[in-house]
Amino acid sequence: MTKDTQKLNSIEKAIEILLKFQEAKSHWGIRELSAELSFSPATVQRILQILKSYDFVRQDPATRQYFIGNIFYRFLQTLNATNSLTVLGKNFLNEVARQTKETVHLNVIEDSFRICIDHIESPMVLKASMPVGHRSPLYAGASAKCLLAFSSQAFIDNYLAEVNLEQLTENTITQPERLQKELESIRSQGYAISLGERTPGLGSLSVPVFDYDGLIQASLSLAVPEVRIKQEDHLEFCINILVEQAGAFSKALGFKTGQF
Amino acid sequence: MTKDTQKLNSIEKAIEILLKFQEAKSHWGIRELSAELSFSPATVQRILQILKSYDFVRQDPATRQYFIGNIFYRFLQTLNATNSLTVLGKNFLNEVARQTKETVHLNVIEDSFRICIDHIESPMVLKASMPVGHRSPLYAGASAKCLLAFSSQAFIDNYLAEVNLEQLTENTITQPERLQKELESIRSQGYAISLGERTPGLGSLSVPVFDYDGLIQASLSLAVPEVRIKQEDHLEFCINILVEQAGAFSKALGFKTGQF
DNA sequence: AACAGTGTTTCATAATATAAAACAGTTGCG
DNA sequence: CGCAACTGTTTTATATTATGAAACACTGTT
Repeated sequence: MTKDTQKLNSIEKAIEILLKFQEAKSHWGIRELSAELSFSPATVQRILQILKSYDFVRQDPATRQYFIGNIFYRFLQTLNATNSLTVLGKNFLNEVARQTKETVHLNVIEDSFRICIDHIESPMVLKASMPVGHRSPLYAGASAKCLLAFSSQAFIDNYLAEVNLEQLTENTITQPERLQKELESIRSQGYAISLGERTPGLGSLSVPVFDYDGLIQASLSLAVPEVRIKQEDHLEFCINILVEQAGAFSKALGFKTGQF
Repeated sequence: MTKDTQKLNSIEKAIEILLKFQEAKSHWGIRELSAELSFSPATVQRILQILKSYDFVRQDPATRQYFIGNIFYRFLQTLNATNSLTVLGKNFLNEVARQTKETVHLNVIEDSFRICIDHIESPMVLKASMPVGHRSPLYAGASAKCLLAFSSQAFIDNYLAEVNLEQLTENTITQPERLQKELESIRSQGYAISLGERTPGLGSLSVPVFDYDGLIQASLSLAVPEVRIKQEDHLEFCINILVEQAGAFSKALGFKTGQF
């Protein structure tokens, strides 16, 4: 989101400040934020004091710098209980986990990124990890490409026009034309596969979940270590289970088979 | 937190509104919130529009009611990467998980509740679940009691004076005197145990993690199904590993053994 | 000691948030 | 159908509140 320039009301300023506390830069001083956002130091100071009093941010007593507060953990419980995708999806994730023994995860688009909203980690010793909240761009990895592939053409075109296809690994797709073809191929076969597009050695399978309107709501995915995704029979087995459970999930959301 | 009465600035009002979207009541209308918080409908309306534009809340197109937005998933990634407890703790959680094969979790106090900030689920078929963000009162369950037991006496007294010890299950401790004795016992033996104090059939073991000041920062815990926690040798084995890893964790935070 | 950084506080002024009321839809009921 | 009682939303004049510049207090460094 991140709105442009000046002329924000105080709530928007508070939100813009909160959004600055990202993984890339987790600790901020007041004058630093002031310069970054073009708010006066007094304003930044006042807003941070308010946010601090609610534990949205905390302050390091030694450096006096601010960082994100623990209150956000609390909203997670609300999300898990409220979000119909995580509530309904629980059974399907469990079923995929039970049958495949791989790390299962459920993803949605949030602010032009794929974000993991639920997961069950593999019981195996060699496993891929995918914590809730994990974010990645929409062009790299099966779960991300799957979400993008089944979005509206307008969304895809807009995304491709704005995004910079950064080379994250040697397998990342960096040419828009190749990505377009890949998306077409995902749509025609009904699922997405990737190997090391974002993280070397990490394979991924993903199938879309649709709602009653036929709109993509999530992608149901497996994160599989390279050695196991290269086993043809295991791969096929996993895809079948994913397709089956994602289909049942879509049905539970009111999607009618053959709706298109 | 939840500040009293009127005379809040607009940012505080926005936060108070956000905090109303809890598990217990996840969907709110404008006049409903207006009545609940004594803000005028126009104010609630304006604030919700701002929050909506940043995806802090969403609006159901059919009912027009508001519910929590997906942006909070995004802050989780920041927390995981920023919070020194989750970053440092990863290794110790892994080690406990590897050795015990039970569900491991890390907890802190947030707003007078125990909240789970990291977890690794058991690879076993019969297992206890403990998702990140899971909240419980400080008087029920080993992880919660452990956090309370090693807090300052002032905090404990204040907590016991304010809290209502609700009977969550038939095993919940509901008498303040019994809870005080239980806390003493936890302090003297160095770990906490519970069985079905919050959820029937769910057992729990927990050991405190201290920082360089000797203050409790977290509790490292196992969630174990009743049938396995009743096995004496398994119980003892689990406690030993927890004590060992929580000790190493404390040391990593600068705690000196025998600091008290 | 002087300097160059912090975070923080003060205060008059200007901008913004506010509540009441009106508006615009929806639902339920006789 | 039509009234009533709900919704969420918009308007507007007024008063509260947020604002930036400057000063302050404190740090560590040169």
